[in-house]
Amino acid sequence: MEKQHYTRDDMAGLLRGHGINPTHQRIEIAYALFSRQEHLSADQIMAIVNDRHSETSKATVYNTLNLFKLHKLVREVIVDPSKVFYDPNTGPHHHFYNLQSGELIDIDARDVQIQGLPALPTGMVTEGVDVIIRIRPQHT
Amino acid sequence: MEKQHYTRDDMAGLLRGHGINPTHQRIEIAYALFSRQEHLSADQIMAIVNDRHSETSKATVYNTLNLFKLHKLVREVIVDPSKVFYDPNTGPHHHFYNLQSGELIDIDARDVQIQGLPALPTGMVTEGVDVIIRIRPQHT
DNA sequence: TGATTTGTTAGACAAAGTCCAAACATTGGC
DNA sequence: GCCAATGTTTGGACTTTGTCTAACAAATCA
Repeated sequence: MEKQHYTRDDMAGLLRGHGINPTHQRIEIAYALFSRQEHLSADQIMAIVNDRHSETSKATVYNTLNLFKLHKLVREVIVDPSKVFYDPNTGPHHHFYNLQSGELIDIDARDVQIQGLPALPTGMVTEGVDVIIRIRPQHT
Repeated sequence: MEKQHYTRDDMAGLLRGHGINPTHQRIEIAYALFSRQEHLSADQIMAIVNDRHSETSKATVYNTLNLFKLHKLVREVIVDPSKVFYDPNTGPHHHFYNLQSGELIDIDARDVQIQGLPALPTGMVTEGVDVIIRIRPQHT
């Protein structure tokens, strides 16, 4: 487990460490993700950030998440055709995806080996490997 | 490799074999997928089916693909947040996903072993395992 | 035949995400 | 302090994927 209690100041440092200018909105969005360590959709992030008084526009939420993605601060998780999840865990890991509840559970990739994969097409390079195990309650 | 040259009559039989009433539209949609053995989006399927004279509505394309999915005649492949691909190969397999071209390449799952996965959460059952290897041309 | 079920359709609708020009900081130079 | 330059945010229009609905058509069956 990593550090558990992040402050907004930690976020500013984190952003700077990734070459991102830490504005108020960016700090709030980062804080939403990192303080919960959960997989959130853009929608959910917007709801969290604008909980009390509306502060941050839709455009900024999307801009910021794309910026974070570009700087490898968060990762996109694509498991549901209807929405993308953003994952503050950028270490190598895979996912259980609970089809009933929509919940995502991390699987540390260091424990997992995948064998017997064919060679990559020539001239190609691996950008990332996603393993998604879709699960559901027994006896549905 | 499987049988290569499907006819529309083959499609009617295939549909019946899966408990689906083979209507004209359903046969055309199945034929689009199975005769090419490619991963197609709903959009692409609609374009193929309506190539000459418009025959099939958007609603029918989506209805039909969902019906096929329900009867395990095709499989959804979720790799791109912007669209779902439909895959006529329902055998166990994984995918290379070319991030640059959007192309999907099948990987036979019989050759692949995955080790070191943690136990499923209690009361849960595996519905499917997707491995997606995102690739791109070297030296971009 | 009429009644019921099954399929198809156009078009309205919804939701996720992008785009853009205008407005708004924030910074550094003077 | 003022000014420009740069970077950021914003609302709203827009696009795209997909769903829904109500009407219509075709087949089934009694």
